[in-house]
Amino acid sequence: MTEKEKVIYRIRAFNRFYMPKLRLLDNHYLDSEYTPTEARVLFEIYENDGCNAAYIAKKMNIDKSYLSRIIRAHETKGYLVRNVSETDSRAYQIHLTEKGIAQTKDFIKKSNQQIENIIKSLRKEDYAELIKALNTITEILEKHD
Amino acid sequence: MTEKEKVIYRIRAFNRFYMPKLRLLDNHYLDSEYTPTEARVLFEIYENDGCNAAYIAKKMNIDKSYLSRIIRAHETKGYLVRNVSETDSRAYQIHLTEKGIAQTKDFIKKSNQQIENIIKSLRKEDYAELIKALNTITEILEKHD
DNA sequence: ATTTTTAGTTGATAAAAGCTACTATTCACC
DNA sequence: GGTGAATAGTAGCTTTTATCAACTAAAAAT
Repeated sequence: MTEKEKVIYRIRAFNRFYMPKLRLLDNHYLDSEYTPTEARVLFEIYENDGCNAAYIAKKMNIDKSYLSRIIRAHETKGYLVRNVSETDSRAYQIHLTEKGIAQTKDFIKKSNQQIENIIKSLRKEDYAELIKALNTITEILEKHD
Repeated sequence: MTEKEKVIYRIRAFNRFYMPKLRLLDNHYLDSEYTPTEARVLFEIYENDGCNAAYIAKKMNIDKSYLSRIIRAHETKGYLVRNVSETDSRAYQIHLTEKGIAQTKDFIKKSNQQIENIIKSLRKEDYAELIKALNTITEILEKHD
């Protein structure tokens, strides 16, 4: 095994361990009534207030008609509003409502709690080491783009 | 922000970066004709020759009827065979065929290539650091169970 | 011996995702 | 400035994925 092969092997082993551990494979986001896709749509708008559907579809790599339905469902639920863009009358600027923001924050809270449950028994030193390791991986992999 | 909150925040930030980077969010495993679920079923049998459906359903946390259909589809495709267990005549021991093994190995190869594409431009030092960081995270998170 | 649990299947259905075609703009560019 | 190509979004339809409830047969529990 070359060095490179070792890295690849370790990354795959890491994924097999990490994803189920963090429950990143479930079909329902944090046991909520929402799919990961629906939840991610809210997150995208939360982090990108005023974006349009095309932006989300491209970023999430999902079908635009499917996304159109998800957005409408969120709108019906009162999670978001859409205003025709002033610069492009085909597009809508999407904004979360108070209710949508509250829902998204609730997702974040539940996600935090779930992670806390995993790390709560760790010692202080582990915290620091963990952060360092996460940052290391991010920094190294960011070099590729 | 307490130390613990910082860790939680960093883990979530890491997930947002890492999952799309490694394309762990797609509905098709590595652009194949198989869903991640179908692929994982093959992997489970590959790594656990002779296991039964109940084992897989429990490990993957999926509905047993759904799994039953997936297994039958894999069987129809010639990827696996089932023998009635000698110790429990309700259960089947599942084995991959040569074809199933070849398919699984092809998944592994494609996954390796995809990861290689991400890390190929890195330097030797990065490799070592990456492996160390992956191991650190695994070791620390393994403490919880 | 009887009840309860477990392994797996089937049928029906719901939910998620995708494809094609369409309207209405906007953009490119001659 | 007019024409064709590209883009934003929606609608209809279909396929795929996932779930639920009911069932058989065998094993385990009491």
